[in-house]
Amino acid sequence: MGASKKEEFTTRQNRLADIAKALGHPARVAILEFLAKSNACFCGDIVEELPLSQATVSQHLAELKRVGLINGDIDGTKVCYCINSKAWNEAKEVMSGFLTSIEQCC
Amino acid sequence: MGASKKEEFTTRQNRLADIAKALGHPARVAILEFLAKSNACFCGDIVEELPLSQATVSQHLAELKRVGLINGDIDGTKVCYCINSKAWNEAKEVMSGFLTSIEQCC
DNA sequence: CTAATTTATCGTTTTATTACGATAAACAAA
DNA sequence: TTTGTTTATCGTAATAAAACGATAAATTAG
Repeated sequence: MGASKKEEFTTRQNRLADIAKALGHPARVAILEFLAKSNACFCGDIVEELPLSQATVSQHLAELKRVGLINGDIDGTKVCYCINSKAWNEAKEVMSGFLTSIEQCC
Repeated sequence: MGASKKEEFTTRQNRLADIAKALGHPARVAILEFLAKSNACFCGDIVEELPLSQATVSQHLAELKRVGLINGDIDGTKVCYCINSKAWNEAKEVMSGFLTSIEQCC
């Protein structure tokens, strides 16, 4: 792949792309929707809900956490996941700012 | 990778993820912003604008075209790209619908 | 203390993405 | 017709992503 050229773009463009990338898999979309519906829930509940193995779900959760969109609070052996409202609001702003900035056409 | 499990999710979840994936690279964000600023422009103009090779830019344009977000009209040897307003409006709806549907938290 | 539960991580495989030089295809210009 | 311009595609290499079984780590229950 040659080196990644991400440094060549603005911080905002990279942040937007990073958020979008995190939303770029149906499993992660489903996880976020499930969390929103449940308000908060244990990792195991998500694993039950999705047609994917525990390891794979854990991987998707890690990706959402990496971008900051969710929190995981340890509670005994379990981990309770929920949406990070602060980050989610930021994502909403960045995303809808971008979406509405693109207008007009030929 | 084992087989992709995308069929296990809803059409809407897949469409949303597909759009997000297309926005998931800063070069493609930059392309869309440049197209919006320019209204429409030739492939060569985009290549000049971005810090990437002609081949790579062409590949990114193909990805945006695949999702339907842009059109490419052939004009002699050149190709004039512009945002597909219809698809963009759909993307806006799908995205902001999703963004606002995720609320509340712990 | 031991056993069970829950989740993350490791190791691995398959597939996709990103990047680019080289080349082909299509057209314009000379 | 030949030459130059423009863009897509091919070939290829490096990296990342997706998926899962197996295992480790942490904690709770017995």
